[in-house]
Amino acid sequence: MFVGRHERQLDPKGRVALPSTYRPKFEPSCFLAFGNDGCIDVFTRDEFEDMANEATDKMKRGELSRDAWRTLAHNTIEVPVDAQGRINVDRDLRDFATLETGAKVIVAGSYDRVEIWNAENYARVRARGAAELKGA
Amino acid sequence: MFVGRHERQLDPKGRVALPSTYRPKFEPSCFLAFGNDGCIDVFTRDEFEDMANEATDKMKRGELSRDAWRTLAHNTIEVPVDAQGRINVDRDLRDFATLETGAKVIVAGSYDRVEIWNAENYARVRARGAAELKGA
DNA sequence: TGCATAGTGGGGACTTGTGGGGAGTCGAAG
DNA sequence: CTTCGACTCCCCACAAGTCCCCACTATGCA
Repeated sequence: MFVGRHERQLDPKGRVALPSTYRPKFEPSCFLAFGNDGCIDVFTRDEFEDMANEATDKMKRGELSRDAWRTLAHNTIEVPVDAQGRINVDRDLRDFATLETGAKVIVAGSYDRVEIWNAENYARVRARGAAELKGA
Repeated sequence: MFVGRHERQLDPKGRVALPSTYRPKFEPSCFLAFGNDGCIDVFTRDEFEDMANEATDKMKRGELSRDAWRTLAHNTIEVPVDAQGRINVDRDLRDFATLETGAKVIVAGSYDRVEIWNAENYARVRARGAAELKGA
């Protein structure tokens, strides 16, 4: 279970350091995917395999098209965690989430996954979430 | 488990470089077959043997005709992976997937197999898949 | 104050993707 | 049976990019 919000730098080479508390669950490698609302999702191998099996079952039952089933896999990449606990964020994913090398990013735990956000986009999302919780 | 999408060139001699992360599973040789929706499927030896055994069982139980069972084997070829991690795509397979030598192709991981696509066809498949996933 | 851990920054060797040369192989034509 | 040509396969070459590793700093903890 992942919780918490962490501010990080996307270094000149496009790497982000995972918060040390999350690392043990991701080593030796994790799965990066196009997430919801313009963030990048980071999954553990186990989590991703569960999702993959579920998707395959749905596809076989005809509840999911082959195209969608494929796209799910194709939008995901497996990346190794380096000795310093960093992962490399691919150019495609950086473009998707509008992350610039050298810029501030937010790494946050959302229960079953970790999300990586562009800091400005995150601020908006956070403000909306906070407003809704306050009103409730 | 294969995931990710990679852009590649089909070189003048009809070869494609497998993404380096996939290579270890395919060496020293892999199985190419006519895939779904106009792509070429690439299987590891193990995966293909599982499929073959399953097909044979179905045939023996009468759930699959001998013709279909045969065709599965006849539409598949075993090709070696060269020292640079490339495989040769046969003329028949190129025609099936409308791949031209020198053109851009997409090599993508779909869980148990790797798919090779003509770039234009792939763009359509991807768009449909993305639309479906977004709507869900 | 000393030590361990966390986050950040690069240097440089190595890998990766691509192109092409040339020997070997096969089939068809002479 | 020989010759020719097309094609295949194995090897070498090379530039761009990756990633492994070392180093430095800040922060917390005993």
